[in-house]
Amino acid sequence: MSSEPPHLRGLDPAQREAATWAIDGRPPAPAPPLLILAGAGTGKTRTLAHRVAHLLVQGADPGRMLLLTFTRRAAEELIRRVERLCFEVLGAEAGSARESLWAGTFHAVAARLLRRFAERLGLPPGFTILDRSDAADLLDLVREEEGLARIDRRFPKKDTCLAIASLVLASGRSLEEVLRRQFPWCAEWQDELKALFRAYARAKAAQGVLDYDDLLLALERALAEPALAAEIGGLFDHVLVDEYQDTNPLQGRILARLKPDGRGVTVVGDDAQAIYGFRAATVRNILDFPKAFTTPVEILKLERNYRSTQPILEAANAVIGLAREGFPKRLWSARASSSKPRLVALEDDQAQVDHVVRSVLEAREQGLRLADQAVLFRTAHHSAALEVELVRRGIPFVKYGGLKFLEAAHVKDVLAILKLAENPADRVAGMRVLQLLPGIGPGTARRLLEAVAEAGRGLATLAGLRPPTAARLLWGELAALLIELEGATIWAGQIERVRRFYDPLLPDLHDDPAPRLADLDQLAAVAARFSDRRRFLTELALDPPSAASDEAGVPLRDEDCLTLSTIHSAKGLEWKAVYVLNCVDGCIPSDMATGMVEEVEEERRVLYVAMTRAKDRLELLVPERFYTFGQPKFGDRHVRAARSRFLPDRILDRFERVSAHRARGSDPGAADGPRFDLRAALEAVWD
DNA sequence: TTTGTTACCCTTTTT
DNA sequence: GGGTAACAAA
Repeated sequence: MSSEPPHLRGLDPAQREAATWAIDGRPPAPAPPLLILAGAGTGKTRTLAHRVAHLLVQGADPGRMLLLTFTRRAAEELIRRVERLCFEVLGAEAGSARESLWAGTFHAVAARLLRRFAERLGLPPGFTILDRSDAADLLDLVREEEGLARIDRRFPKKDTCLAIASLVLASGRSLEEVLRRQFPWCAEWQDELKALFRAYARAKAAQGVLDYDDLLLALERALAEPALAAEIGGLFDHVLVDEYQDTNPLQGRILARLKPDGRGVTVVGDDAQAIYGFRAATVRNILDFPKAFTTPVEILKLERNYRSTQPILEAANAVIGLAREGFPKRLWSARASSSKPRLVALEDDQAQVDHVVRSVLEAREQGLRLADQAVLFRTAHHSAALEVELVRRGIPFVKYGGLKFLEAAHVKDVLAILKLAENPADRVAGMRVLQLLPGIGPGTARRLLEAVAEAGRGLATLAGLRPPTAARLLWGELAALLIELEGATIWAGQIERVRRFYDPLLPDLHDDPAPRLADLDQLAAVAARFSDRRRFLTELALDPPSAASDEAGVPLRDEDCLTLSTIHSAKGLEWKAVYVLNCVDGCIPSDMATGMVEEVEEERRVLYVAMTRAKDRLELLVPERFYTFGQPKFGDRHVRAARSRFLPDRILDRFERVSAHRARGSDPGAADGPRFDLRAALEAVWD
């Protein structure tokens, strides 16, 4: 071939091999199963995008192609790239890959398939989806109804119960085994838990609701039926899965049942970046991939890193090189650089904040936009102090991970009203909505909802019910709203309609209504992007927007702003400069995850993922003292921290070591001498 | 039965 | 600091 077609231009030989392997014919027949082992920064997404584009250019039908990605965001990115590549080759006729491609997370695709086959699967087509806290609330309701609430000894909390149920389903292990291995302190409740989970499943079926696990489980069960499996699997010629190392056994089984012979299946992954074990993801899915299908599997590797400089890679390789299990890949980069990543020792966490802010601003002076920089951390609250400082200094930022905007009470209230209108049987939504009114608590709410369920006439029943006196005033209004929404066919304006009822209630429900109203504005803006209510509710449950609107205000889309992200949410992304907070034992690894060897190993990979996000500059921050809010009522609130165990002395030659102890910068002279902890003293006033 | 108060426990990562 | 559970009061 004299010249490369445009959609393959710029790929190196290994990437090109992966992008085009066994794609023959017009339209191309499904290729035998392909496993692409691709290290961090080796152009994994890019290669996948080129493979998809190549399939399309060769005439594959986009409507029969399934792309499974880890997040909605990743799906968007992939589609964007595919479209651009196709456009270069096909021009205007490239057309509408976006509309016809099946792309999204396992959960989102499962929801879509389940809706399509709902009737034949015995699911109500209008089923609503419970997000995690909805699911926990329902679990609590059920627990009370089952009489498991009043037990003399302490029963596991609802979130714990949900986590246990989830792990059992996702991992395929028995309840007994999950309890023994992960929740030994709950083992005594095994029988009660089993009863609770059964009742929970019954309740979900009765109400026409599915939680996250149900989406996967229902699809997997449907695929166990050979006729349905053939029909559903037959919808797709090509199935491509990104981040395969972070799928769980249930997801693995879905893939295997969708395409038992493996033809047309391509998966991409990196065992060194597996960081979702806590969600029952297992690298076994990658390791066992070659055995999963009836057709022999091809394995290709990508080992050349295009992202980071060689010194950054050497440091990251050193960290992952100390892992228990060997990861045979060794990344290399052609991007030489004289500067090693920096390991910065700091006095305490406040000094860390000061240092990061200063470094970010300095880097900006040198021409790095804020958008080219990111601060990464193990848990969402690690960035709290930094956020305060950024707000104070007027530095714009977006934060990914941690508390979702959807978990804010007022947002959940508005959504619950819409959910109830969509599915009057949804108890969680119903309980929430009715308790908005004064004088209605759990008891009354339940009674009213039971009356609605018994009458079987939908929400119209509400109008005839008699609420307690205190609720009388608003009752008619609420009933009218719900009845109107239940019958509404036009989506536009529904949020505004809800807000006419809800906004006036806000000041009574919360003492800080202003920022909450702003959140609702934002919710309305999101809602406007959807064509109907069902879509809106489904998508929102599966892909919650990650707004931190109560902080600095949502940055304008084009504004140059700094990224703050949990390491988990930073997966697959990259920045020119990356700062990793709290590289100390107790944070990385999290002290919640130091029990079992596998957990610690996963934490090591978390640090590896963080480090390999950096292209040009990388700083690992090691504050030596921590200011903790805390348990010991009196006594020292400063906790000493040790450098992360993943950064032992013998690999420190990979770093430039910096000691950024205060002294200079702050008032010289005042830094020495006896210390008095004014901050703790001021806080102690309220003790 | 609701609402307010207090004591106590736990504190992660996400679809 | 934040959520939850148990208890007290309206």
